[in-house]
Amino acid sequence: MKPEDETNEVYRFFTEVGIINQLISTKLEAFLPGRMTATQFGILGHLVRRPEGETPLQLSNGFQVPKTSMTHMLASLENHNLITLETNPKDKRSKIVRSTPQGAEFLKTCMERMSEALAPILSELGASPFHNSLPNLTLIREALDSERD
Amino acid sequence: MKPEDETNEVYRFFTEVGIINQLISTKLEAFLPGRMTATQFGILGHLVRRPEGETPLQLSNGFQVPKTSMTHMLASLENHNLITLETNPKDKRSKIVRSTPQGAEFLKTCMERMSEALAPILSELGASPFHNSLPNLTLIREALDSERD
DNA sequence: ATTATTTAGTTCGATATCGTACTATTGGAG
DNA sequence: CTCCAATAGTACGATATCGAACTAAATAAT
Repeated sequence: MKPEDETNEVYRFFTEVGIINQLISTKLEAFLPGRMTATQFGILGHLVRRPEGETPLQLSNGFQVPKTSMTHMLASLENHNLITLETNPKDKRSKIVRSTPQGAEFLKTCMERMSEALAPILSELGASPFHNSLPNLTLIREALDSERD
Repeated sequence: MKPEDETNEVYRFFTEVGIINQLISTKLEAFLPGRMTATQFGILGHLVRRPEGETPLQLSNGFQVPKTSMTHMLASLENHNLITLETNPKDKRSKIVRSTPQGAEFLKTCMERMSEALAPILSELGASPFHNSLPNLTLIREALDSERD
């Protein structure tokens, strides 16, 4: 394949990723209360799967959002009683973020609704487009991730 | 595969898509002037490939952003002289958005810089992860797209 | 031990996003 | 033709995002 065709495919790849992200975020955010964001929901899911908690900085690295945005998102999640913020005993500059039981409950409910909403698509396409592309996506995500210094 | 594993894979698929989108948007936005957004850049690319122009509503459907956000983005692109907005002769409620020569030039420059920035990744991974996942992504995007009424 | 540097998180200000309500125009029903 | 419902885009207000500058704590250098 010619190099410019490759570039073109890479471009189209990122375009599709962008639109899928947009579509799925919009769909998800329709279920979420107030102006809670898909990213905020992602953070909650991340925390529920990690009972030991994480620091805000780890989260902002993992989700690739600026620290300052993370502060805002965490404050919002805390207001909804979905997470707690404690000062980190090992480093008093830092904090530990954990999900609350309400957070886990809330996540579960939303995921169930989301599954229902996605059921028609899953039954139309089957699992294979997701299953087959996932390893490639992971590969690309890891490469992009390790690129940034 | 068990149904809950499938659901899990779908969830991970969307998570990866979200993070890749975040990573690539951040990378791109570093090249863009001021607070110009990856979406705005995507709109410009869309218009450059369509010299006949599109209406704001077509654009807001295509990119799945609210009309009101589109108004704002187009105003911003127009301020940078990258697009023009004319009233649609066939419907005076409506408008036609077109890219300007500067818009096309600007797009080209940014794409070139972006290609350079992505070159290390492309040479590390090769084209195949992009090439192989693209048809699946397109399939999923089309399904999600036709889902919404 | 004292000072300098680095690091975690926040505050603040500028801009972006988007829901609600609005205006102008169109197209159809009577 | 007149009226009414539907449609394209915008104004406005509330909230989200994020860069720059800041504070406090930890770590390194002397």
